[in-house]
Amino acid sequence: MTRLIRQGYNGQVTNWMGVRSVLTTIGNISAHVGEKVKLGVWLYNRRSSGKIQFLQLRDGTGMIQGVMVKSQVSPETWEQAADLTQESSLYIEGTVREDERSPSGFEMDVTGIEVIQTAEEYPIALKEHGVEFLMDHRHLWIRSPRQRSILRIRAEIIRAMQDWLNGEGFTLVDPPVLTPSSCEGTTNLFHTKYFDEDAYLTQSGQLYMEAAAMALGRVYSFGPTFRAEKSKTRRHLIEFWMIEPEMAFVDHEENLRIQERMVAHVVQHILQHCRDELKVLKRDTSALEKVKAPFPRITYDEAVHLLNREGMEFSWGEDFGAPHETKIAESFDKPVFITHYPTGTKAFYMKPDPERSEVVLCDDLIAPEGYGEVVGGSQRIDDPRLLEERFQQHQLSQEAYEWYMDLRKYGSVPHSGFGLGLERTVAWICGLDHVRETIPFPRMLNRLYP
RNA sequence: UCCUCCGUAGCUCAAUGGUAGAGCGGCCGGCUGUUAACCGGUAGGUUGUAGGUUCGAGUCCUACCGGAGGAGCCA
Repeated sequence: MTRLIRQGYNGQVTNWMGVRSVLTTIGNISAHVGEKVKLGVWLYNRRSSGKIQFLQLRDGTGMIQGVMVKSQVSPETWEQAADLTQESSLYIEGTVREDERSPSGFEMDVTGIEVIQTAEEYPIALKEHGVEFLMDHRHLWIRSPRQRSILRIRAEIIRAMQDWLNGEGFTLVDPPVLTPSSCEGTTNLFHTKYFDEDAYLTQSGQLYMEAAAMALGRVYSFGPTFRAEKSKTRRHLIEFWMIEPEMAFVDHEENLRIQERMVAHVVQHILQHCRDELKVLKRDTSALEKVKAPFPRITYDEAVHLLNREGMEFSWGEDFGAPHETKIAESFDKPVFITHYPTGTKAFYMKPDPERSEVVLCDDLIAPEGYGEVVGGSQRIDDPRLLEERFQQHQLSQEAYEWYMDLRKYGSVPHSGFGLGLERTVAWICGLDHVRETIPFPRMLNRLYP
């Protein structure tokens, strides 16, 4: 029944072709066995054997096969169906029937159709295509069963994260997209004009979320971020979405517990609620079943030893590259936290470990199966004097960050937060080999269309 | 920014330096249980662009344009 409520409208009675029928969706079809129903659909594929036609129909909620027998419909209806091209839009009426021969378990005996539009020759054939061609036709590609499944899982991941955070007492706060300067000072920003001033598209809402945490306690943001990096890999997008929680009175240790509980919740939620979609994607779910809190933790020091033991050259003080992350992840069957990175490899706002000032109280969460870093978090500096020192070391403008410094002047408290990259999380849970399929219209190096 | 690879029909790909082809899709016809259905017929090309080598270039060379994968950077 949850599925019934979730997927589309149902029960609208229409008077059509002289017969009362129920306008419903394919997602709800199991509730209408033996009944006459009407569906608004697109033709995915058609097969014919002279006196019988099989219409593969989709409506966004699922796929069903309509069976039309020549002797049981009017010659006009038969001809109309025979002339349908791929992706033509139509209303279709028929009786729902259970059938063992159908992959979904249901079929429709078609009694009538009403063509809305006969589609022009559809560019995407039911066969393999190259990446460039598919990306040029992304607006049509998302109609395919595989892309539909990914986008549904993406939406469900977002919902699971927001539900979990809301249930834990977090408040949604929206940081600005247009900002006066860099949030972290490292990556290349998207420059734009703000009337007579310079402005940049946000690369992280974190600093604003720290302000929000001082106002509302536990907060999170969810929105797009922008990096003008010339990165061309399967893990990078120019525009991507992040969830960024920030919590007052939370230290490094509790920060990790919140991260692992949230990630585990999301994975288990998808396993429960997106079985059909994961099946379409042929995702091996056994690896996902294991994703339950707590997650293993290793320090940066231990990770360096692990890499050296595995025969990789790596010295203390460097940052991990993709091959290093993969090697570390291979040693665990769950996501693994790497904590306590050298201060020099991380952002200016991270709090040093009180017992070892050369490392900071931070964590990267590395997903299994080579999907790399999906979460990065840290406890933030709360001492105004240390923060001022960091500004000088990183040559950041005191003036631009005056408001951020104020947070340490007026009731500074220990606080922590993290950012989860949505697209990498979707790629991992769906088992995809590239993040370009995880977002409806990816913005990449050399791609701003469609 | 750097490294490696690839650009041939609408799509996916073939073609020793010697007459540019197949499958799918389109169109026409056949088939009463098809699962990217199948069978027969048919149309479809300035081989990414510009130069060069050669009797002759899709094929070899140079530059440019476009794409893919990776590095760095990052989530």
